[in-house]
Amino acid sequence: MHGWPRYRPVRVRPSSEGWRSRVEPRSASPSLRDGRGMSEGVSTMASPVEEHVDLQSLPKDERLNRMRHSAAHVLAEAMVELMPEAELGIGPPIDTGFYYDFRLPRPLTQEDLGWLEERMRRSIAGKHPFVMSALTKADAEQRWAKQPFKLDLLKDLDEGNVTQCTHAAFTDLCRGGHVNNTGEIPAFKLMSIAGAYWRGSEKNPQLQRVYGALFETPEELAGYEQALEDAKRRDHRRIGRELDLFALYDEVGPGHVIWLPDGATVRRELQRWIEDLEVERGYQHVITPVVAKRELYVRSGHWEHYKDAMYPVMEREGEEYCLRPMNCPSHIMIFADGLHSYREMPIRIAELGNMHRWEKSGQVSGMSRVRIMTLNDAHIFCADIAQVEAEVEGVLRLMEEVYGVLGLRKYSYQLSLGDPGDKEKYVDNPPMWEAGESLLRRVLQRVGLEFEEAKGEAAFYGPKIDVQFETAAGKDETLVTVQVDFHLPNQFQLEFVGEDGERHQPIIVHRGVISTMERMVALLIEEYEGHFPLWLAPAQAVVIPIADRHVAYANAVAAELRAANLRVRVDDRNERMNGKIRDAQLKKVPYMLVVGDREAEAHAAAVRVRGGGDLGAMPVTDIVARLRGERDSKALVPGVFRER
RNA sequence: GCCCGGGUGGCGCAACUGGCAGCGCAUCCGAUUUGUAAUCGGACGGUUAGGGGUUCGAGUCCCCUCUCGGGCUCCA
Repeated sequence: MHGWPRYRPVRVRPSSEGWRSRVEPRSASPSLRDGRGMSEGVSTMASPVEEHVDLQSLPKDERLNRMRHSAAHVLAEAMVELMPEAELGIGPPIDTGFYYDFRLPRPLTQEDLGWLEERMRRSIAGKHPFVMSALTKADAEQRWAKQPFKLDLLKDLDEGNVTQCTHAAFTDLCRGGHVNNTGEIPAFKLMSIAGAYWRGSEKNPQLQRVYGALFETPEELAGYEQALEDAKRRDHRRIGRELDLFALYDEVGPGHVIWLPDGATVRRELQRWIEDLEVERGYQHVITPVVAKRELYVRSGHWEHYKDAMYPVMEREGEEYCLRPMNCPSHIMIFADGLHSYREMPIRIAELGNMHRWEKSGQVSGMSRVRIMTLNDAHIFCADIAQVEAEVEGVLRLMEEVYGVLGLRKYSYQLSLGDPGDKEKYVDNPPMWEAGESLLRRVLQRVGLEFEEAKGEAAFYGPKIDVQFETAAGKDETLVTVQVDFHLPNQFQLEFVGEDGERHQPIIVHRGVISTMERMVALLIEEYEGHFPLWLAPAQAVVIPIADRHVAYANAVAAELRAANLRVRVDDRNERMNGKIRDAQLKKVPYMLVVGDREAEAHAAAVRVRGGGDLGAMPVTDIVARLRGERDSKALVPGVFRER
């Protein structure tokens, strides 16, 4: 275990709501990150520090962190009893509880978890005080001689800054931040076992991580477990199957999404909409091939920086071809073909095309992480920095409009910066990075968007603005990015003729708005829990004839709606009306139009809104008007039409 | 890619220590003709992910592969 890279703290973004499993960011709270410990009674060499703490006077965050961190110690205490050979990693609080990493002689089982939890409860019942003490680095090294991970942590600690924490018979190298005694550890539950690399690097050994949930009251803990259940209900993989939106087949391959008719309808509506918005804003849509010569990607730099994430090269007749992982090079070819004047700029080239990326097997998931995806992409060729700023601003405003219409709530902006120290990952050109980064920061501020900055998260060729969102499961994913690119224009020696008659190099803005169709639809499924607003709903209404003799009239009603381009189905199965309503509800169809003798007589239908609510009989022409209004305004809530 | 846990009709699940692969829903057929969340009856449907091994006998035990899930890592 030599040559471990420096530990890089897990990057954290404040979560809008909900829970996420992550290391707590607050530096005010003592994290275990560089303290830790072991299990052999209190050292006589150590001198006590830290006094009694009044938990109730602390802010809730701080209080919880102490409880969670303390629970992690108790977990380690139990583990050392279960397996004395256990090597201890770290055990920090996270915002749903805590975890502790161990290297163990055998894999943990579910039964172990039960045993550990019982053992923890016994320790808690014992009300053992947590006692902090200081010791010298030399003493610590001696004491943790058999704990390689503790020694590794110790390397980063300065003399005079080494402390440990003891409760009962257990001692852990630790920076501090505990409750007074184990009795102050409230409601908790051991949740799961996972693998985790030491210090978060896959070059290091992999440890076994035990996750625990911990809240101040049993009610809050139960609430958390309930929220996990609810999240499962909203999972796009589940709803996608239930509503026949998309499918994934082993035979077709992981991450290769099959869009079923109803999912394809949602996608088509989104696609038409975004393309129209782009056309209104001066984008020109193109169509370029999904395969290009390898040489093209060598020149763009993708081959060097990205080939591991590309499908294997195809070779025929001595030529090498690649499935494109992105389409910037193709769009650049379009720009490079012919000489452009500054008068034409900016030139906005857009495409909804398939990209192919060899995502590693362990990270393909549903429709949100796939290998073949349709990207809402565009490249804006700008003449100068002022133009770049204006274009980035335009993109941000378009995003705000689009996400507003879709009703997205859990998204946030992030300014992703490069890392001058990392020459492998990033193109080496400090002034270029500096220019791009300050520009993006400026525009974000001007548009008035809140954002976070994240070092080391940029694209290989430049800084970017990422739009992050939170999945139902509470995980963070990137929706789209906006990038300022000085690199590719240089690689391809792009130029245009300026006002001065001289040749100049353009700057490219890469941008997405709707993300990939796969990821966006996955997000929308979860956001709406499958209840798409009318304009996106695969079936916008179901006509339900009460008895066989009403089927003809039901078809007539449906035809009237279809004449207004509404998507209508007629449920003419030999079922009872109640059964048909139930099925329509389960399929989350926005409107149910029940027709029987009375309605046929009055050229009407009894309207039922998805989710319950019988609106009574309405004339068919009124129904058509209502649904059109709701569709055309892209209303998020039935009957509440949005001003456009 | 790595760690752990799974894979049984279309979907959701069952089958004690190895001993005849079952149930619900869906589908299909028939009966019923219905007023706001499940009408009744019947039938069809599985080489237990794939391959190999142990055994008189494998859904069950062992090995390999594929694949899914939870994490970790990665993510233009």
